[in-house]
Amino acid sequence: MIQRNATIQDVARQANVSTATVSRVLSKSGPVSQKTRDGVLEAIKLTGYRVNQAARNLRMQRAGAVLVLVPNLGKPFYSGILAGISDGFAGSDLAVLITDTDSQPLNDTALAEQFTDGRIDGAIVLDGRMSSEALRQCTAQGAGDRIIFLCEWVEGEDFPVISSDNAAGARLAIQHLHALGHRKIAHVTGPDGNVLTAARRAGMIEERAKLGLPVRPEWIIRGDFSLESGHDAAQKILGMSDRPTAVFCSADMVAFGLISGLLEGGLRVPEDISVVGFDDIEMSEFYVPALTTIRQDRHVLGRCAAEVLLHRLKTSGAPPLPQSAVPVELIVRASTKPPSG
Amino acid sequence: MIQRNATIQDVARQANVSTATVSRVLSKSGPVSQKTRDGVLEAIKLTGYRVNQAARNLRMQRAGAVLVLVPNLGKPFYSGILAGISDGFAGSDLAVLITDTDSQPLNDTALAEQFTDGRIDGAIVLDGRMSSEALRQCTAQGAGDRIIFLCEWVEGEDFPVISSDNAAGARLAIQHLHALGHRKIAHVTGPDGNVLTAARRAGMIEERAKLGLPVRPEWIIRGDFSLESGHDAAQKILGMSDRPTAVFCSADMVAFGLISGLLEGGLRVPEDISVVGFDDIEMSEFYVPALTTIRQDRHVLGRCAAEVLLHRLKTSGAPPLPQSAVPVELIVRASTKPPSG
DNA sequence: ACAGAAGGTGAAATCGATTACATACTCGCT
DNA sequence: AGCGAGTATGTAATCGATTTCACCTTCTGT
Repeated sequence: MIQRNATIQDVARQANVSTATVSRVLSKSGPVSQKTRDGVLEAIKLTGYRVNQAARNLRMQRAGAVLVLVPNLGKPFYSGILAGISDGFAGSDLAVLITDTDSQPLNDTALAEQFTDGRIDGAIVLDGRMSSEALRQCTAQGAGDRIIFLCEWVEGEDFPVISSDNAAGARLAIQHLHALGHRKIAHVTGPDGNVLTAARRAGMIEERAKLGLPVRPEWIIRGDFSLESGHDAAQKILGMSDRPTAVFCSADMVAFGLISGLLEGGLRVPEDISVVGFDDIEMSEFYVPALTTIRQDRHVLGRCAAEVLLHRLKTSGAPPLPQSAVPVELIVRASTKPPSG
Repeated sequence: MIQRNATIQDVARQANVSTATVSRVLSKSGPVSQKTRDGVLEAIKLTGYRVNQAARNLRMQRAGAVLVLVPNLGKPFYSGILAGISDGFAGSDLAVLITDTDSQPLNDTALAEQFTDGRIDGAIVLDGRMSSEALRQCTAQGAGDRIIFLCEWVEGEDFPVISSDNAAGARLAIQHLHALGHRKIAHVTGPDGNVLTAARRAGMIEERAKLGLPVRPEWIIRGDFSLESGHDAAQKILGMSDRPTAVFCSADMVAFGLISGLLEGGLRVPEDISVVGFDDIEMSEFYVPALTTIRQDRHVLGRCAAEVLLHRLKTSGAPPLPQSAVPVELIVRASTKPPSG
C-alpha cells in the first residue's frame, strides 16, 4: 500500500461519477440523489480518500489557519489561555499557529504578510506592543476585521478586545486589604506603557482614593510582571523608612518574587506584610504561603477570543462585539491577614 | 488599493516575461540573466507581490507546517520547550501548529490523518501516551520518518527521541542528598506507565542501591507530575512512622505541592526534611525555599528536536540520529541541607 | 565553418480541489 | 402535447504557484 494518496479523481472513477458530484457529496452543497450519494460514500471508504487541504484552501481562497501571537510562551499565565483557544477552535477545521513575539519579534510588516501570503485567515494578538503601523498594514490588506486582541490591546486602535476587568480586579484587591485593616498599601506595577499596567494601576489608585488611604509615591514600584522584578521590589520595600503593610502585585509571578525577596530580608508573609497577586496561575494555590490573588479565567478568555474570531471569519460582516470585560474574582488564601500592631 | 493581491501572473506581465521566469528568479532555480532578474525584482517591488503559500504548497506537495503535540499546555514545563521549538523553526518557512492532547485527545487515526490531509509535513510528539496503532498508521502513510519524539517516547517503537538524561538526573539527585548525609530518601514518582517515571525511578533505585542506602517500599510514593500529587504525597509522609529525611520528586511542580503540604503538616523544609525537584522551571529559583533541582535545558531540547526534524524533512533520507541524551545539571538551592540530629 | 554544449526563455501541464454553467431527465399542469 | 420548474449530473474553468520540455541564441573547440 505504498501508493500516493487517493484524490477526488480516484473516488469519482471508483464511483462512476464526476468529481463535481463527489465534491457535492463531500460539502453537502447542491442536490445529489440518495443512490449516488451512497455510491460515492462507498467509494470514499474503499479508497480511503481524504480531502487535500492545500488544494481546497487554494481554491477557496483561504488559509485554513489562525495565528496566535504570544509575548512570551515561557510564562505560565499564557498556557491556560492557549488551551482555551485550542478548545475554541476545536470544532472548526482551522489550524492554530502559535508564535512567540519575544523570541521572534515581528517587524511592522510581518503580520500583514502572513495574511498576504495566504498563511492565515485571522489572528489573535496577546501582545499590546504591536505597532500601529503593523496594524495599519493589516487593515490595508483587508485583514482589519480578522484580528482580535486578547488580554492586552493597543491604545487608540479599535480592534475588538477580549480581556478581564483589570480595573475591577485592582479595586477588589485594595478593598480586600482595606477590609483586613491595611491602610498603607504599595503596588508593584507592570512594565511602563503596558495597557494592563495602566488599567490595574488606575483601578488601584481610584480605590485607594475612594477609601481615603494614604499615598506615598515610593509605594508605587515599577515592575514588569516578572519574578525578578518582584524580587527587586522586595529590596526597595525593605529599604523604606515608612514601610507599607501590604503589597498588591500586578501579577502572581511578581508576588512570588516579592515574597521570596521579603523573606530573604527577614520579613514574614503575611505576619509582617500581606501580599496580593493578580492572575491566579496554577502555582498560586501551592506557593508558601498560598497566594491571595485576583483570578482571571484564562480558559474562558482564550475560548471566548477563539469564538469571536471564528464568528467573524464565518460571517465576514464583522458583527458588533459585546465589549464587556470578562469578570474577575478575588481568591483569598494565606498571604494576606490583618496587619500586626 | 483595495484590490486583490498580486499574483505571479501580474509580475510576469509587468516585467514582460513568463511566469516560469518569475518563478525561477524567486526560487533561484535555473538560470536567469542578470538583466531579466533585475527586471523581475523591480516588478515584484512594484506590484508588492508575495507568493501564495497555498498554491506553492499544493504544487510542491507539501503542507508547510509541522505539528507539535503537547500533553498539557497548562504546564509551565512545556513553555520553554515550545519557545525552543519555535526558535528552531524560525529560519525555515514552516509554520508551527500546536495541539494540546489533553484538551483534544487524538484518536488512533487523527495524527496520520493530519499527514494524509496535507496539513503537516512532520510532527514533534511530547506525549508518550501515543498509541502504537496511531504510529503504525503514520508509518503506513509514509510519514514514519517525519515524526520525532521529544522528552517522552513510546517504548518499543523506534522513532528518534530527543530527551534529557533522566536516569543521570535521578542519580545526581540521590548523590547530592547522600553527600549531605541523608540516608533515608523517598521518591515521588510520575504517573504509572510513563517512560519518564520509569527512567527516573530506575536511576534513583540504582543509585540508592549503589550507595547502600536503606529501602522501604512505602518510600516510593506514586505521583503524576502535578502539584496536587505532591500535596497528597506530603500527607503520606507525615503519616509515616519511619519518616524519610529527604524526598526526591519527579518534577518541580510535585516538589512545590509537597513542600506546601509538609509545611501545613508542621514540618519545615529543609530543616526537618530536604526536597529535590526535577526540571528547574523558572519558578523554582523563587519558591520559598528556593528549590534544589535537576535542570533540564528546555530551550535546547526544543530547539534540538526542531533541528532534527527540519533536517529530516530536507533530506528525506532519514540520516542516523545521534541518540545521545541531553545532559542535565544539579542546581543546589535552599531546599536541601544536611539532616538534623 | 560547424557540431555540440551551455545559457536563457516561454508554452503548457500539473498539483487537487470547488463551482459556474450547460445539459438531461422527470414531473405536474394547462 | 407542450412548457416551466425542479432535480440530478457532467464539463471545464479556476485558484496560483512550479516544472518539464522545447526552442532559440551564443559560445567553444577543432
